[in-house]
Amino acid sequence: MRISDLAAKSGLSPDTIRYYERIGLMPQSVRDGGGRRSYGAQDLAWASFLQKLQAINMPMRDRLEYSRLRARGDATLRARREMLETYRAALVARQAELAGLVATLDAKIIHYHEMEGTVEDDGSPHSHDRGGCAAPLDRPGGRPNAHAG
Amino acid sequence: MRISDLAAKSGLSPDTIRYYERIGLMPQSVRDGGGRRSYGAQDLAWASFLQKLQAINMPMRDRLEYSRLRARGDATLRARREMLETYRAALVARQAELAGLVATLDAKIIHYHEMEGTVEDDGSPHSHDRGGCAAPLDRPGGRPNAHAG
DNA sequence: GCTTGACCTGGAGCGTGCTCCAGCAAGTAC
DNA sequence: GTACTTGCTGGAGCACGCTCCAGGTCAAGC
Repeated sequence: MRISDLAAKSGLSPDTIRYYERIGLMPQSVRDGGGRRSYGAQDLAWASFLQKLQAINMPMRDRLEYSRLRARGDATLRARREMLETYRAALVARQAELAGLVATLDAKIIHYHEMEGTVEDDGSPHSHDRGGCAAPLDRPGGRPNAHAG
Repeated sequence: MRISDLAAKSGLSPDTIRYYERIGLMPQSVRDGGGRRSYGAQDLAWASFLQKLQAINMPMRDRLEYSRLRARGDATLRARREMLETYRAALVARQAELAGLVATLDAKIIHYHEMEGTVEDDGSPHSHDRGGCAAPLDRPGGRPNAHAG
């Protein structure tokens, strides 16, 4: 498998894969006759897993540490497990935080619905709701950061 | 309320508050006799809400847009509500993604437990599990990005 | 043989969102 | 009045994680 294939299958870009190799997140790549990187199933599995670590917002230094532990073999199984457990706990905490944020948004959305019913667009700017309730603002058609957080 | 008080109560730093004012996220501040910024309850509510928008990973450009809509008053209630609804949906999607990631971590953690039982630390490095299963690695005592994501 | 396209390397650049600093002024404590 | 704290402005700098580029190599198709 060449770098473009690995990129397509793992979801990382070729540049990112080379960057990961440079900093030691991906192992030194095997090369074919022409000096081009050649990847196997293990590389694909690892690249895909790295993407998951990225998806949980594990910072680079910890991904590197995990990678180094992995390279040391079975002696580090426990350390790796504990690391994942730590991140699992953080993930669960973030889930709870998100639930709270959804509730906050819901409250504000309901408040807006009520205001919209009261105001019925009289055309005049600067009427109510500026401050005390942390002022809402609206605009359709966004491309919110669905993947972050 | 002075900037340090607002900072303490909103969770933003004084530098961040001044930065927000500079870029237009916070309104131009009222000054006291000595030229220092003076804040009221509305400012605190808005600053706190801005922090929530940050917590849902709303990018700066959208926070700015929301802020501009807010400044225009009731005519933008609907636009603001729709914007929040868009982000609410993204948040719910992210919750689902997090649930999947937790499941992935759980599977790997269980796998590690099994491996640890099999290996029982024979002291030799480089035994099993390097590749096919996206190689796990472990280390205790982290400070994971609990707030991101 | 020649074109075309994928790939290589090393290094510079970038977008985001702050964060820090120098140099100075004003208010407060003693 | 003098030291100390807090705040001000404008601008530089930073951490993170890629992303892009120039200039060159390699291999396959025609």
